[in-house]
Amino acid sequence: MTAPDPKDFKPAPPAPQPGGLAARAMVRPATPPYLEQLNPEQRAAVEALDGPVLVLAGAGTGKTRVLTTRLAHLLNTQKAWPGQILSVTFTNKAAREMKERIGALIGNMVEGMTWLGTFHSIGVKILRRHAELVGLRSDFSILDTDDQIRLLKQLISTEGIDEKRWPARQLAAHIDGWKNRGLTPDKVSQGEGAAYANGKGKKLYAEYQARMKILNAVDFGDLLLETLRLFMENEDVLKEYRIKFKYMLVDEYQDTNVVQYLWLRLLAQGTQNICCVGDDDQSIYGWRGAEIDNILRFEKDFPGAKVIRLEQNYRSTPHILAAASGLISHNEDRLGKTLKTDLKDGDKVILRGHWDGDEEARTIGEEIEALQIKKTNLDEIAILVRAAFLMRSFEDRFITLGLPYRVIGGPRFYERAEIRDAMAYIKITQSPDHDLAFERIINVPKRGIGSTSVKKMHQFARDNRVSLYRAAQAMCQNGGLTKRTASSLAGLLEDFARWRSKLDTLDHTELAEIILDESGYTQMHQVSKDPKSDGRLDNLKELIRSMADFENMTGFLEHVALVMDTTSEDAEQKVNLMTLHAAKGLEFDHVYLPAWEEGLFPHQRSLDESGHAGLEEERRLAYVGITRAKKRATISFAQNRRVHNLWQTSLPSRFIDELPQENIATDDMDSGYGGYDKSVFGGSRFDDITPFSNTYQTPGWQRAQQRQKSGDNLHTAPKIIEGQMAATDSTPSAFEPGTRIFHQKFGYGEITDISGNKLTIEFEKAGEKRVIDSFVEVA
DNA sequence: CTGGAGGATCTTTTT
DNA sequence: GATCCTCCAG
Repeated sequence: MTAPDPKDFKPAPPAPQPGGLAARAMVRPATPPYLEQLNPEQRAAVEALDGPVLVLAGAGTGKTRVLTTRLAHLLNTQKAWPGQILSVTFTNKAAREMKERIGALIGNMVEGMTWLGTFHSIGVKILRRHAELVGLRSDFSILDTDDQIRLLKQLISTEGIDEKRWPARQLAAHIDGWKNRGLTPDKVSQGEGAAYANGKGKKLYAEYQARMKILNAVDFGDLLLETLRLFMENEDVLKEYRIKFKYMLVDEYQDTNVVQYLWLRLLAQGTQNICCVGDDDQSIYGWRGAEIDNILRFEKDFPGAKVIRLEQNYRSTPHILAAASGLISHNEDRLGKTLKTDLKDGDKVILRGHWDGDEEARTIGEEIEALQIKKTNLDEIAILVRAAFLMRSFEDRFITLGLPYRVIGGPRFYERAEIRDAMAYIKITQSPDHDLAFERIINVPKRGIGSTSVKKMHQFARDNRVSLYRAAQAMCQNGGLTKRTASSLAGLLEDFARWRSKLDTLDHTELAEIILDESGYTQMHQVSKDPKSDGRLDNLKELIRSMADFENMTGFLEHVALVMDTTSEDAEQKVNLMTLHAAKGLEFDHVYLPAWEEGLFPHQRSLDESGHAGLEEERRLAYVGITRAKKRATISFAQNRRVHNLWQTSLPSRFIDELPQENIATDDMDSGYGGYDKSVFGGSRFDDITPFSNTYQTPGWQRAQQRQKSGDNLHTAPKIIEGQMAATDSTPSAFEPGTRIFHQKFGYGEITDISGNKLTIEFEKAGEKRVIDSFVEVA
């Protein structure tokens, strides 16, 4: 998939009124060159400018190209100005990419496309303009997940609820779910409100919203929900935006949730010029409220909608495509598409079983090294995992091998503790009433202001209906704190006042440096013996550096709140490591898909929480994974894997069974493509086990299947079952300390400690390990 | 009251 | 392996 050549596009002549007489009279070439490069379906999707259009774009069918060309076409035919087109994407990455590619087509006219962005960033923009209509001030702050949890924890403990029993995260998840479905507290049904803490959920939600209004803050969900409320309650505002957005373009429509859907529908009822692009087979955000239904019922929502299917795949070889198609055909809820490719045969999808996760990482590492020697571009190699923790074994391996790699969407820069601390200092300097930020750093570095003092301040703040900062000020002067605490606190408040006075005069990066320096925060890390401190100091420097890209502090804070990732452009070739979710929309020559094991993939949690729908979503995730590959896909699984420092035995994923056999090569020596050499790297006991035969005869697998049949798997996994069942089981372990045992991975050993079903065993060869009791037998 | 040390419990995916 | 939480000493 390549971007259309910029020189094929002739910029539109300057500017008669769109749709005006002059525009209509203008002579244009019959077929603009950029259209000729498209296939008939793509072209139809680009040219159907007016009225509702749904483009069902299968993986690798040139979706982004259609989107960008369509935008260019809209501008070129002068149907609209850049500022009259609303184009929403799902991620910042997608928004950035689209902007770049449109820029390549239309040049700096792209700067006029002010309404291109994620739902959230567009929501903020609209909300800031009309903040007072939803009870906010226009300088409201945006809370991230961490702030959200802290705030909820406070509310929960005030309510006298045991946070142990009812975790704040759970409440946050409920609230998020409600917001995703467009439910304000008053609209949450009693039954649902009861889902948390015996019926207190609804009340807490209302309290949370009220508290946010006092703090002049919103969370991610509000950015959508409050914008929707704004439109629904203010007809004139809605009308304004209906007129403003002459054309609407929605990317990844299958990932929209109910609020986003309502929001779009409300706006689209004006001109009806809405074009949604998506692929029902790639809907992987159901857990975040995405309604695959939105795309499935588009034609009902917009009567007379044109539906265009893009089925010509330009990315993958036939075997890869067939394997992916075969897998996804096991899903029931789909619109159905048949992807075709003109590419030549290529390799079959390779399937490999491993003895354990380490061997899997080793094998993949060796193979990538072999590719590297053959001068393969490392940027074209990716390892896609189901869960982030699976990346670690690959990182370890790559570090040992000296293989350069990058983690995409890994631990986010702005989520690191030191960055959040620094940001908190900056936020307080700018808006003193930001209670959550204040609380975060009030005792970092240590100032002798402990939790008891903070509690007192909270009490005072609540009683007098002021912010924590004001409460602190008052209590410093009027007493209520110990002398020591009060003087320390007074010092801090003075610092803040001083920094604040410089806010307008001093350059924001300079001020940030002064704040970090004078607060003692930098010093705290300099003095620390923690080996990670150096890295933290580097991160702080990087923070200051990235601030320089922004005009002022306000602009920077907005960026941080919405665009959590940093775009570090590195020229060096590196292997890509990421989760399957992060991989959507990307493509690579070589794709590795490790850890296809029951319980992990499909993930047990997904099955427990969403049942059949969850399984289908997991399958779509697998489909997304395979379809990222252009030339070669390698799927693997391991029989043993360490999770939370415990060894677990796993079964191959059911998805492996669903792959069409004729497109799969189970013998890695057959591939003739740098397969690893057993004689060199040491074969494993698993090498001769093909996943289609005796693996499924293992006792564990049969047990798992029996449990599934008896419906006993609601809360336990076939895989993790062994641990979880035993953990909840009150029957004591059959083992005793001192017992000599045998374990199939580690050999003989002696039990030194027992905690529930977890055994600590001193192995003769492998040293001390913790394992689950069901994996060992008395020797 | 504060701060350090040691312990339990997790990790699916993200704006 | 990391973070959060609890407990205990000063």
